Amino acid sequence: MAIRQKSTEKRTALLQATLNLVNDNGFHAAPMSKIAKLAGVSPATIYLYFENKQDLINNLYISVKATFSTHAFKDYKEGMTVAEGFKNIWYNIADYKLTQAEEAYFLSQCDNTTMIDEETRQEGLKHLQPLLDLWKRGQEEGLLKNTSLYQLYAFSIYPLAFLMTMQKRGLYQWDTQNLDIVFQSAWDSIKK
Amino acid sequence: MAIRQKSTEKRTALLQATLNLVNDNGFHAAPMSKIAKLAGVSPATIYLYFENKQDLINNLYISVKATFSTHAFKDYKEGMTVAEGFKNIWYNIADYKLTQAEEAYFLSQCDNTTMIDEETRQEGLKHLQPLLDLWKRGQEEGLLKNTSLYQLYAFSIYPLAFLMTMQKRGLYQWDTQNLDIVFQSAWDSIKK
Amino acid sequence: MAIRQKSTEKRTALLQATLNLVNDNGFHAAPMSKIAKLAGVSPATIYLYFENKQDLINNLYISVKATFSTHAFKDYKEGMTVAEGFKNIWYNIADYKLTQAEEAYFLSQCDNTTMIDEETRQEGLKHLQPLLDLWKRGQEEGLLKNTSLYQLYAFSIYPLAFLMTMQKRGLYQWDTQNLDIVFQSAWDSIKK
Amino acid sequence: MAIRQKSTEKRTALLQATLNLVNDNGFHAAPMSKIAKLAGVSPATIYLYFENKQDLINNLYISVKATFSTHAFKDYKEGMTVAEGFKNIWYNIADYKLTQAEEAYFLSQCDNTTMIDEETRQEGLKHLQPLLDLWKRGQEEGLLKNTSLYQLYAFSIYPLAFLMTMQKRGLYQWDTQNLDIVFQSAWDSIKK
DNA sequence: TATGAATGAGATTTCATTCAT
DNA sequence: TATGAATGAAATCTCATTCAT
Repeated sequence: MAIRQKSTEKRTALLQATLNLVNDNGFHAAPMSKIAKLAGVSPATIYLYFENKQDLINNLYISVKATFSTHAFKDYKEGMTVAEGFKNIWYNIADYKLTQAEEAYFLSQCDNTTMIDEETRQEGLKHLQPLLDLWKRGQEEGLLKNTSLYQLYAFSIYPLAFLMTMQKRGLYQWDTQNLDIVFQSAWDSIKK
Repeated sequence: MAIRQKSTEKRTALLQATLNLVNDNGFHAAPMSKIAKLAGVSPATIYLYFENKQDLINNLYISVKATFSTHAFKDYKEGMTVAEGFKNIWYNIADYKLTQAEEAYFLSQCDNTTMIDEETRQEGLKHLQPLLDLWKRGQEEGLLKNTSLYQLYAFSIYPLAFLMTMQKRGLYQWDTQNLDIVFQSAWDSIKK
Repeated sequence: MAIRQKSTEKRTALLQATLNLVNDNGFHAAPMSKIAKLAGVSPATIYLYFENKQDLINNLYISVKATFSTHAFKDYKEGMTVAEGFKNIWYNIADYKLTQAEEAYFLSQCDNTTMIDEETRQEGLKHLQPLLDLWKRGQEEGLLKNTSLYQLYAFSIYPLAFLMTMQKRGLYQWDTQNLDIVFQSAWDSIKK
Repeated sequence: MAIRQKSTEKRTALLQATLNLVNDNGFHAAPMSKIAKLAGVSPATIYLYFENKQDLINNLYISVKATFSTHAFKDYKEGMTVAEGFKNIWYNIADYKLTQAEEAYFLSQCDNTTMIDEETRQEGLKHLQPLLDLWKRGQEEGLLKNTSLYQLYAFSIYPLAFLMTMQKRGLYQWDTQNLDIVFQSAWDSIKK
């Protein structure tokens, strides 16, 4: 049963409802009935748009990941230098985590649990390719540490998820003021 | 009037079973019946050792967090210099994530989701105090970046969770060989 | 867009099944699974019509109490004299306990145990108001004993529950023949 | 497994605990574990004194019924006139319901539900024999209504259960003051 | 397409009773 | 006798999914 073209609104409402419920109480506290109610449709309607619950979650992940990477690379150009490019992308990502905290928190949950299919997760990773290419160039130019790209990611991008989570829990106040010093850490950790 | 006593073995078996099942498929795929079966007891027996499922999970978190921090600070001494102390603790933590991957993965899930009570999470945080004290000293000595301790954590410790997860998923090969270059990133990110 | 509607029939069947099972062996021997089976629905369906078991029992009480009082006052008119009115109501109640023995027995259980919520019980009491008003009038006219209305109820109405129970247990044969002498007791007990 | 002679204390404590719990929340909210805890013994110990839960309840009923009838006939003598004898017994019963409200409430629950075995209930009825004999005499003397003894009971004794229950629920204040007018109702209802 | 009703399967939890000491 | 641990069976209730319209 393929996804319908009609009524993108309902589809979007369902994805949004799922995101909110999963964020609030976790995957196991987001029953289909609640999702339907929050989206203002019947439980049966969900199955017109998604095959089953797993498919719904997977699609939500894909969808959020897509807007995330759009945001991340929204004004990045391949012509930029490695330093310029990284700064550009990093600030975009930071901005996303700041302004789209709910989406960011959802992604963080997905990336640290078994909530979504491995296959779907792989697909989500593809979006990062421009950053990986940039890093590879940086390594070739001798600018960046000559190590696994996963390591570069772990130390320069992944920490933002932690800060976002702490902020969501009210333990850390992150704003545009201290963004620069955060960036400094990121850059220091990967530069040679 | 000798009587059978509640066995630590059973309690441990239950915690271990829970960890394994939650790691495999998440909280919602770890039903009490499976936990009981894996631990070799009756479902009803679980309730002799834990109030309910949430209490079981909370206790598991507390328990794993405790062994984690014991490991982290196992040979740390307050007399160490900041650099020495950090290196000592960091390598211990890294070693834990390498050798106790299952426990580490479970903690990562807990820290990035709403699986456990906020109260319980707070309790788990206390264990880190020695590291925070060390960092404070490092900042006073002008050695470390003068920023939130959460930021220092985000960039020097939290990344290890990512590497561990990638390794568990077979995407990243981490061993004692590249530990030093990983440490370099951690140190670079926090040092002034 | 025609849709199946929650059927009154199913709701009624569930209430009836509950009544039968509770009457047979008491509240604790009327599991939801049996109720469902007897009503010809799935256990899960019960929860479409009632919040939980307590709610089901409460609703059953309310429902039975309502038909009871409808029966009790079905041809009572406020214009009747006190003696006429009481006789009218009393015979109606007696008739109900005779012909609707199962419902009557259920009410008797509810009124003598903690099976239903206090709040629900209070609601059930309201139905009696016309009788209480009549009695008040009777007291003002100097016809009835000048005492608590609870006492009047205890001696003129409540005894019918006992007779009904004894009859249900096969210990007492109550029929239209001896109804008059029973009424005599009721009247004697409250008249001045 | 016959009832032991030793440790009447524990047996009594168990009966008392059962009575309290059943009175508070009904039969279905008096699990063996709670009964044991309230009585200060192990659950397993209950089975040294009673065959099973039903046996425990039955024994409690028998036991309470026995003290009840002892109280009811404590100073009744067969030589009394019917009027004297009835007054004597009635006031004793009323006194019991007033002063031993918990026991009385428990009996009321048993008599109006299927909580106890029919056989056990029959046994409990035997205790009333002296009153029944008295009534028979009263009928022969032409003093009392010539009807079923169940009817006499229903109108002269059973109402006391209602008043006791209403009092327990705080709806009716019954004390030694209005006892006489209550007795008047009882007597009026059965006398010819 | 869209729905609210309906459900089978299964989740958590409880409980009367037995076990092992 | 007495116990606390242990449990099989069953209770209440939930939920992803399908049915019938």
